Amino acid sequence: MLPREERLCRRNDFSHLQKAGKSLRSRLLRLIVAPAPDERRLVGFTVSKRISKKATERNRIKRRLRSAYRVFYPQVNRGVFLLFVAQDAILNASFDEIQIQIKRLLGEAGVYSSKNAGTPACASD
RNA sequence: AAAGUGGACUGGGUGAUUGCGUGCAGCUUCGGCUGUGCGAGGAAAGUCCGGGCUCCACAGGGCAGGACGCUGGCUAACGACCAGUGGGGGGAACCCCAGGACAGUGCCACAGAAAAAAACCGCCCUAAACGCAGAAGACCGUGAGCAAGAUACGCAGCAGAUACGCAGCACUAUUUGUACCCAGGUGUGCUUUUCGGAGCCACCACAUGUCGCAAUUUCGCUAAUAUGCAUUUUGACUGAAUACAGCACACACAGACGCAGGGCAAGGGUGCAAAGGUGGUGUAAGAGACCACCGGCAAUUGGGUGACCAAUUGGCCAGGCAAACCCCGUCCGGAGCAAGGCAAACAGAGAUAACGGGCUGCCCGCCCAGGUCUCGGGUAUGCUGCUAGAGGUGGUCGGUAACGGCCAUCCCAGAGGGAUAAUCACCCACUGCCUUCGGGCAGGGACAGAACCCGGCUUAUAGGUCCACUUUUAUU
RNA sequence: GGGAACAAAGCUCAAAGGAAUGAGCACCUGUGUCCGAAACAGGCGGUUACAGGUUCAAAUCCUGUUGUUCCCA
Repeated sequence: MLPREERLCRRNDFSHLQKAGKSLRSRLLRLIVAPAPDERRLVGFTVSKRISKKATERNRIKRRLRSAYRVFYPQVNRGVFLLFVAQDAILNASFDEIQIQIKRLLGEAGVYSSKNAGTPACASD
């Protein structure tokens, strides 16, 4: 889990991102990026009811997404809002796949730089 | 051991690394940091009932509306639960159902004469019209016989055509075609449950029948034995009704039969359902008209807090549906933690004038002067409510039980885009394959995620554990 | 969090408890045409969302599930 100051909290922030953000797609995820007005670096995760009817499964996906993002976030640039939106295929994806996709999307968005910090705290094999 | 019935419990474990929310304590540069405790469920779900709590008149009256419905308990309350009563299902353990259809209205398709005071076929002619018609023996008179046939006749069947001034109708007439024409009865029997139909099986019953390397006694025939004949029992097989044209007989002017008028509701057929059932007596024919038993109803007596049960007596009793409207009894004011409270922010302009708004669908009643509408602007912010409770666990007492009293002990989630996790290793349970029966390899972890809190109900749920009981089989 | 409505042929909808139910469009076949459209004639297509109950009988009445849509804030 991430500390609270790294998370998107307001409903307004979500709707603002969906309107003004830049969208990138992969098989499992969609990443929406927008520049932040200050030095904050916030992230949010959306899993709609379309993915699964069961609340248990949606919660599980969100937890895995957060856990996967946690590995990379120290290396993400400051001053951006990020929103990850789950796609249908994520239901059966493995944790490794999710990690790779997140890393790729962050690179594509140009907000990821490996020199920001040392190695991630837990860059598992 | 197998099959089953009812109930209770459990809902993967251990460790490592990296993380999250929150209570408390300490430190702090007031941003946080450190330590320590806690961190999803039996259904947290559906929101189907019932409460607490909050606000609205501390909650009012009436109507409307809704829910419940055998009896007695239990409870804060309930549609939950416990104990009982009656009915139904099951071989049993056990399970399911539950006010009122003589307060009223309505419905019961098709079929059927009739779906609630019925009469189509049928049975009858006692009484009442001393009815009509009726001698060419009758448009098929009635009865018991004979006997060939296989539709000529009959017919409570079905379908069609034609006809009565015209049009329409038909429990009309005439005519044509066609199907069928049965020796049965009984059964907690079988064919998956119910109803109906059909078939099968078993048993019983019928006959001037037929057959037999079958048995047998009395009598008779034969010289005698066997055989045969006859008789009896038994077995096997076979057959089948009624009506009708035809023939003959009897009855019928002391009035048959028919029409009309009446009596009856036994039988037939229709249907989910047909006016208490079965058997007798009785009668012109019949009928609870009368009798016995059974079912139902009413009264009396006795038992039970009561639903109800038992006994006796009486008269002889007219369907179903209220998850149709309804009647009776009991209960229900409305809205909901996004309730509500405190703080912050916004509180500009115009119009309207007691019309209005608030506690509801309506009426009353009560309350409100920061009333309502339009345009424009702002907000969806922070804190609180927020978790110690009809609480859990253990003991004891009362009670058949649900449940209640008392004592001891424990503190057990509190988020707000919403924490309770991610990855890995080993073990455990399960599934599949291989196996040298030691094991190996692969898959892979039921349903499901708190949002103010409780009591129930309902629905989802892999696997596992335990208790009580029923039936069958085996052993002692 | 609270409240309400709906579900029937491929689609849009009828059907007062009484033949297991229709209509329009679509689809298929035929007629017709050089070919197609229109027209005409005929046909196919339904577990009335699912499960249980009440009733002689349920698309309809009652209860519970599932799905969809809408409303309040």
